[in-house]
Amino acid sequence: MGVYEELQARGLIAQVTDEEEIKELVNAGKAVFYIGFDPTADSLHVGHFMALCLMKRLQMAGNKPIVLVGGGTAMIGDPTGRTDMRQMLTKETIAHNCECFRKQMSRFIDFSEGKAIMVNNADWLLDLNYVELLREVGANFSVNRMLAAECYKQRMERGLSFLEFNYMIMQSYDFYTLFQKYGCNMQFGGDDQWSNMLGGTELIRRKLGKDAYAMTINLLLTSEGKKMGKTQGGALWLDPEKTTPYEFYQYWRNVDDADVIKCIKMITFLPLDEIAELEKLEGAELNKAKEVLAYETTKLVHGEEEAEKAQQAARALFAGGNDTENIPTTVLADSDFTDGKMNILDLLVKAELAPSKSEARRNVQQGGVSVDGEKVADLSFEITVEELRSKVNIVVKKGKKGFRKITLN
RNA sequence: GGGAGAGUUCCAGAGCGGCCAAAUGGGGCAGACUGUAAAUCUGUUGUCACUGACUUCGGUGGUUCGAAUCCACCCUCUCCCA
Repeated sequence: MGVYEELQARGLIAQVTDEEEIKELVNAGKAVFYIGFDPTADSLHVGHFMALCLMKRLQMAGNKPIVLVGGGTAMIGDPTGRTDMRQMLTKETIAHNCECFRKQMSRFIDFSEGKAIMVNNADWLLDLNYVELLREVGANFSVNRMLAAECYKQRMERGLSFLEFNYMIMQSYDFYTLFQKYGCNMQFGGDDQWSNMLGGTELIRRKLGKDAYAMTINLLLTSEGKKMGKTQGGALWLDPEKTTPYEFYQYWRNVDDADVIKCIKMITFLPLDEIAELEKLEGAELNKAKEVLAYETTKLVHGEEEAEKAQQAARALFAGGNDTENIPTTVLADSDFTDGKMNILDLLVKAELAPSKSEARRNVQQGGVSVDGEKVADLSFEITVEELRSKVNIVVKKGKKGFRKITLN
């Protein structure tokens, strides 16, 4: 089975420009492909991760990946799928984000010995001459056609600035540039990028009379059609400072029954026959599959050790294990206490289990808080320094899934 | 450039001088039920020193005992005409 067939079996492939050609190129390891990442935040998230995994799969099959960091396109902002204009990022932020991306990516993709390259489109986009570009590239785009594209439809109703309208042209120009510079003959991306990508193949055909291909991968959607990887705090980040490995693990551990197998197929590197075994599980048994999913993804992103820790912690908290060593911890100092005491509300806020004291109060009033397994119903409940010192640590629980170990430094 | 309208709490969207920390729905959080799932039901959802006080209804000033609500100017957006 070639890579292409494997990707297909995993449900990753969404749309392709020319199936036969792409299959052949990819399976033979002859593709030079690129995926673009716009540095709109200082960390990659799961969506990016999917793309990186795809890259890795193709790289393992002998194809050559080009990682394109969108230092130039981020200056414009992709309007695709958005109902309002993106906030404009300053040049400094973009440069900073580029750097963060670079670091994180090198963990997933092998850049040694020219096996992959990384480029930044700021290098060619920023110096473009407006009139020249219009004559050279602009002439090849039909506004009528662009406006008909699905990605602009939504914005046509709410307003689309000329700045963002040009995003597609910039992305097409990227492909055109890479095609000439590196012989890049294929572009991959999320399915929402389809029309932007077609712009590129079209431009190459018109300008150079040559064929280039595009393929999109399915976005990770829940059974309800919502994008996955969103948490209340925003995206599910790969940076452990922004989303701890434990939180990351828990996110996958808690996916909907209907989505487990799909996720395992799409994001883990588990062989398909092993996945087929998991697919047979039903009902509560599915929890096993969820553990596998959580463990594997965490391992990919944070390494085996962190995955192991996250799993230990989860088991200790939920399955009655008693290895509390790896539970997310808040360390308190003597100075956090007043007269050697701390109120339960302050404790919840300190432990980041509640964003405000009002919220903490509600949680206690509604019976959602417990300390070392004992429900706390009294708002004036306090813990003392001595108590904490003698116990070494205590576990505070908020709701069903909010846990925190508290210790003294 | 001319004309019409809109900006409300996480989102959508009521309110149009005091009874408004602001209806309703979604989302979130908590409780019950469960499998750390879904569905369902209940409660809750600005902050704090929590039967009280404080800050919020695009911005700045003003009218009034009292403004999200009225007035002026400004900013942003949408629509119609050019």
